[in-house]
Amino acid sequence: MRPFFIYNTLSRKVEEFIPLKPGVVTYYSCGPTVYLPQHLGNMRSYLFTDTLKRTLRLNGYEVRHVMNITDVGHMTSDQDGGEDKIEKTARAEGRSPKEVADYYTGLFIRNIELLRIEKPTVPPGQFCRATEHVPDMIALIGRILDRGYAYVAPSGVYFDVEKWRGANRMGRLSRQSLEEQFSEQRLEHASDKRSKHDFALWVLNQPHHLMQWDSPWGRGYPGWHIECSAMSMKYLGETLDIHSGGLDHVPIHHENEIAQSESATGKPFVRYFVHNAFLVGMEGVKISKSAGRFPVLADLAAAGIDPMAFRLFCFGAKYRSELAFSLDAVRAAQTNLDYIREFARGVPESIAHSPDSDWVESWFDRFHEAVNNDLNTPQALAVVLDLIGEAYRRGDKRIWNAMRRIDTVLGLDLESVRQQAASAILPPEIESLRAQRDEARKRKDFARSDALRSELQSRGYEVRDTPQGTLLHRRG
RNA sequence: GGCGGCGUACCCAAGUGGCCAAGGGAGAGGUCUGCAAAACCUCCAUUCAGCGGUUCGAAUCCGCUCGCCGCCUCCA
Repeated sequence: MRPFFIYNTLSRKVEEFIPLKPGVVTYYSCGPTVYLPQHLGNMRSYLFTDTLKRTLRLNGYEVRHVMNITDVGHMTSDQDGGEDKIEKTARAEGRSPKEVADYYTGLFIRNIELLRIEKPTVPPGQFCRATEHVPDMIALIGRILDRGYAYVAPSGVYFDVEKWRGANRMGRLSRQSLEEQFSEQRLEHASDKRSKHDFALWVLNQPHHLMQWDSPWGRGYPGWHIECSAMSMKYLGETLDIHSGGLDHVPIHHENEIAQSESATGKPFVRYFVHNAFLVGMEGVKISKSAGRFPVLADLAAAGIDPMAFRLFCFGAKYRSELAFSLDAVRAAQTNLDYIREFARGVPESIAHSPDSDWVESWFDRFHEAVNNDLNTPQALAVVLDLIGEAYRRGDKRIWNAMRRIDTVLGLDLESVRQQAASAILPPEIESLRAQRDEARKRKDFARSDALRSELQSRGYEVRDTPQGTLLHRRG
């Protein structure tokens, strides 16, 4: 078995990955808050999650993966004040919070499907909605209170950061002390918290908030961080193998998750924390929600770019590096996609189902090694393109078994592309034009054959002359 | 103010102490072709922001300078 290496934010090192339980990986990844469309930067993050899952599976692991959908708004500020983001959108759009959440959840899932990002496996094919796990959150808050790491104040139930810091290691993920984190002290809310560092587990006495639940401490709603702890531990156990999210989650969200979870269970919460870097815009500016306008998948479609091209585009950089977004860069990926698909279309049924040539195995090994090296997808992609080039050079397309295995990681659905080309039945009138063109070419009536080519192209077909006659591919 | 990251050819981007600095896109030339298309071949950074230093040897380690960015408030 080939070792799999991954960068662990906890140690700041690339480590060999070894799961707690042989053969099974428990994995929780942070999902979206559904109050705005998910932009391409978000999609890069979920694509990273998907690649990690697929690579683990390539290595023989069963991946138990949970992903949340935050459909109860937390505050626009992590502190006491601010407005609930979902409710803000709801008011602006004149809809209920549930309508807002449902709408953007649907949009999110459609984008996930377009990018062929696999859905969570626990529960099978389901995302965990925060609103459906409020009792689990309440139970977890109860455990934290029982162990003395939280207290009830009039405005809410708060996590006692000072006490936890005394007992443990707050800041071990971000490597920042609380003083460093809050050095500017911009957060000077007059509140009933014992310390300004304390964060809400449950919010009380916010009568204007639209979404409220009963709890042992009164009517209210959960704090931002608690859902991830509650849902991950409910489905995956109290110690997770892997937890991932965007780099921005390191200092606050994940730090607080660790504190909540470990104070409740007394066990390590996560063994490998993995964080992905951002997609940045043309000026090196983060494509963030607060920046206003940001590209979404539909913008790419409008530019004639396939969602699978965006997949390839993201493979072009390591997940831990910022990736500079531009339409030109994505178009380059589209060209690569066309190249790979073109090869797939040329692999006949007989070859696809017979063993690979001997020389192919070492290429697959190189791919596997690249991807196992902290998901070095740029290198892996280079191997794939080189493998296809080698197949052309040798005139030997017996590489399809390896390509199928490679595609379990790439997720481009190449086998379908191949099969569709192999079984393509042309409409009768198109077939007739094709036959006429072959006839014209035999007679060397090139004026006629060129006219027929234009005709076919205008009907959306790529026209290519081969020794076997005119070959047609539907574009797009 | 505190913490952290980045700067590799026209563009995207691997490589983090040692064969010639991956790969792709764009560009140039060529093979093939009736012409195309597809594919293949060749060319395309003596150089890794700049300046010093460590070393037998550095894009890779250290220092300084310049430039860019993220986090510290919700954010993938």
